[in-house]
Amino acid sequence: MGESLTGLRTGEVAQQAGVNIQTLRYYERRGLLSEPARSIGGHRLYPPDTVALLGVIKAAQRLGFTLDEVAELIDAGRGRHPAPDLRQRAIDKIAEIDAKIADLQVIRGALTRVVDARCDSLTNCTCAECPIPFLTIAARPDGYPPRPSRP
Amino acid sequence: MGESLTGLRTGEVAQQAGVNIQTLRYYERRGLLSEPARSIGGHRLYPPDTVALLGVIKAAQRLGFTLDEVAELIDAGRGRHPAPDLRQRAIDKIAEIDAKIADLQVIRGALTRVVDARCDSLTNCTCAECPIPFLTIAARPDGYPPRPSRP
DNA sequence: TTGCATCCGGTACCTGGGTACAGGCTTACC
DNA sequence: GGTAAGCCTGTACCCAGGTACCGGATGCAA
Repeated sequence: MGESLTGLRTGEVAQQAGVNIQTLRYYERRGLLSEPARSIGGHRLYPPDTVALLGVIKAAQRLGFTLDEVAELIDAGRGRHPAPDLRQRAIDKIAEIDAKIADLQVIRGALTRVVDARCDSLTNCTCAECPIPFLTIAARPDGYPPRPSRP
Repeated sequence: MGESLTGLRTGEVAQQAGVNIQTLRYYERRGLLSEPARSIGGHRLYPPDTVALLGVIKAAQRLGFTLDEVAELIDAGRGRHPAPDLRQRAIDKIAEIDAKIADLQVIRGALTRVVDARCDSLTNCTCAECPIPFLTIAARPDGYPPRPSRP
């Protein structure tokens, strides 16, 4: 066992990054991983930092970015400049990320209120209609308004 | 054109929330929307805050939560207590959200460095190998290490 | 009461992101 | 040099999250 001096093989990369071997080839097709060197016999030989890159990809995915967006993020992060509007792309991404953070913080706030506020004992909560508004807006406990008077 | 006094119809809700009508029925099957009242003839009549709820669902999805997780979040946010471990669930979700926020901030930092630091003019960047590490870790500009000396 | 826009349930299909074979070649080790 | 483990390409399949279409029933206004 050992990383050959000329690069890691698919199995090694996959195992170290915790992904399926097929996924490596899939990412290659999608352009997320650039085509690695090959051995004489045609086996892929990956540069060692591929493992870290896969970690980045997986993290970004968990945050709701699509694979295409992840590819963009990586390009941007590299400082490569295939297109001159890349800087603008990065700026846009930052705005997008800020919006995500803000949304997450709202959700966080709502959950925090649920956890440690009003209902001191959830299992024995007496407030039949906890007035917690889920996300500043939305979702009155019973959904339905005070009953319209008209047939 | 008017919202009937007894509730919004599928078309109205879908249009106001910017989702497909089929999606409403899909969410109902998935348990994200509770079954609405019906007209005599069987047409759905939604409570008006359904539109806001859909906004919440879509926002949470953009943040990388699955529909099942969104359903959980909504239950938690309502302060309902179908299961006594709901409080714990909410606590777990908060931790999860904190992790997401942290990840987003790392990515944000990397992008910020790209945008306003070293390469003052991206279109004319002279640093052939911008040493920007994409995410603290990962993705050296060229992927490959300094060339191993051994064949 | 007729006409047209909507809505109904049911089923089939689509996209994104993978995963799983099948059949054959390479590598590594004895 | 034999052989098992590992890798190759290609194709087929899977799941989540929707969308589209069908034939038929409803709603509502003129």
